[in-house]
Amino acid sequence: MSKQESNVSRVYVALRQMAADFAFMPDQRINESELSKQLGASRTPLREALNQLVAEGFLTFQNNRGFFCRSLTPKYIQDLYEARVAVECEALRLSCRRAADREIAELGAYLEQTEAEYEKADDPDERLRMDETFHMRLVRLSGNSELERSLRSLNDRIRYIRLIDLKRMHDKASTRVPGELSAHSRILMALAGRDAEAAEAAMRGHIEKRKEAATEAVRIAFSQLYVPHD
Amino acid sequence: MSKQESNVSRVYVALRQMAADFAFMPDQRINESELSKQLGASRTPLREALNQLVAEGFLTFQNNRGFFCRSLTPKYIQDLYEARVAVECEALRLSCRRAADREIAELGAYLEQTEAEYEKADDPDERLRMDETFHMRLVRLSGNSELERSLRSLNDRIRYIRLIDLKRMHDKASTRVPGELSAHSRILMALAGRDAEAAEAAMRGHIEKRKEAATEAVRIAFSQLYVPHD
DNA sequence: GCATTCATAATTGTATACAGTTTGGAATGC
DNA sequence: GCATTCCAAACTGTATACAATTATGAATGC
Repeated sequence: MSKQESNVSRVYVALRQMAADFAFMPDQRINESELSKQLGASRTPLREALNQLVAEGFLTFQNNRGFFCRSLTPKYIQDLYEARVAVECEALRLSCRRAADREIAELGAYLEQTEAEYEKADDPDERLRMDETFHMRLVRLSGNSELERSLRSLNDRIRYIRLIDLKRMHDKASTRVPGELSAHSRILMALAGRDAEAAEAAMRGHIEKRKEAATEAVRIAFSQLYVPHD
Repeated sequence: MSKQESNVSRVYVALRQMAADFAFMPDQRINESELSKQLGASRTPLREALNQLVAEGFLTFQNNRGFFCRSLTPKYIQDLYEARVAVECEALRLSCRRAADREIAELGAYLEQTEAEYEKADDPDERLRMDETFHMRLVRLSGNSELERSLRSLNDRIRYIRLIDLKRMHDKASTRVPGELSAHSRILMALAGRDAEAAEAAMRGHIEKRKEAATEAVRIAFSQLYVPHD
């Protein structure tokens, strides 16, 4: 019987979660000895995992000074959202050509199911999970692994900000007028009709709207970030 | 006086080059001890560098079996080219809104200068370097670091294939008719005219044309790849 | 008070040792 | 011949030690 999971992958998953949640504050230096004790592994596997996160853009590294949390600026958030537009719009174009009707119908069923839950769910985490799942599944319909890999990385780095954005939306309590189509529905309908132009336009509008809101939200986020986590 | 460069970064650069050039053959298992001797470093910094390359998609990793070169399939090449379309088209759209006239003019000057050299240059490596530089500079005009990062990674993973593609083009000796605008010129002119639609269309056509050629080339590449490097 | 110097502590960088796992092939049975 | 078992060699996974570098803070001079 072999050990299924190595320390490196276990530590990697934990660190990625921590980095996504800004358990390390922006620009904070990371103490390897302390962190390795905290995670129950020696510095060797810890550093291997940290190096992966540097390559993915979650952390930065300075010679002889070690690892740091990525910084968080409005410019950075904007860049991530714009990259999402690039990835998701192109994926959508490809999906219009490639996705099977059955696959589109399945995603439609998922959407219908979650939209009912969505209105009820008070938990922003739960809402975000549903939103991310929809977008990931949509990109997967393109059949392109690189686009899928990109979106996963972008989503993880942007999640914390989206969560803040969602919380603000929730507070504003601007629930959709019943009967009005959600942005997701509009995108999916255009896809079902194989209308790449319409689908891309809907997607672009959807993400850019959220970008504006999130860029605004990140200014507010700063005040939340520099308060200790509970 | 401190040592400027760590072993990790030196090894990382060397490995990335090797991986780009397929010095490791597709799916080949990487022997850490052997490689560490070859690179003059112990396994600790070697593995840190290898982990970065896994995160970037140059290598893969299997628990208790170690590191492997990424595999090379027509599907993979196609995915990379499609991701390039996503990144470069969106970057171009952004550049149409943001790039300064002066920046566009500078890139135009670079293009003019290199197009003269290009026809003379017999060396496909030299040609590829010029082509990549143009595309990287173009993306940089968007001012988006994430798109820039993505393109860099895509370029490095696709380079070997592009080289094979360029070599075939060279052999076919299909030099452009003088006076006919190069694809690059057409893209840049649309950008200068702030015509995002035209620029994107030109870029999309340009990359997709090369994708077709490269997908064809990769089939031929297999025969070259599985012959020892000289 | 403020900047500078220097010693010391803390931290990172890397080699190495060894435990755990996989691999390859010889020995065995059918 | 072919599959199976088992053992030894090779290889990976990780802790640890120590060297190299950076950070800290007290002592000093202005």
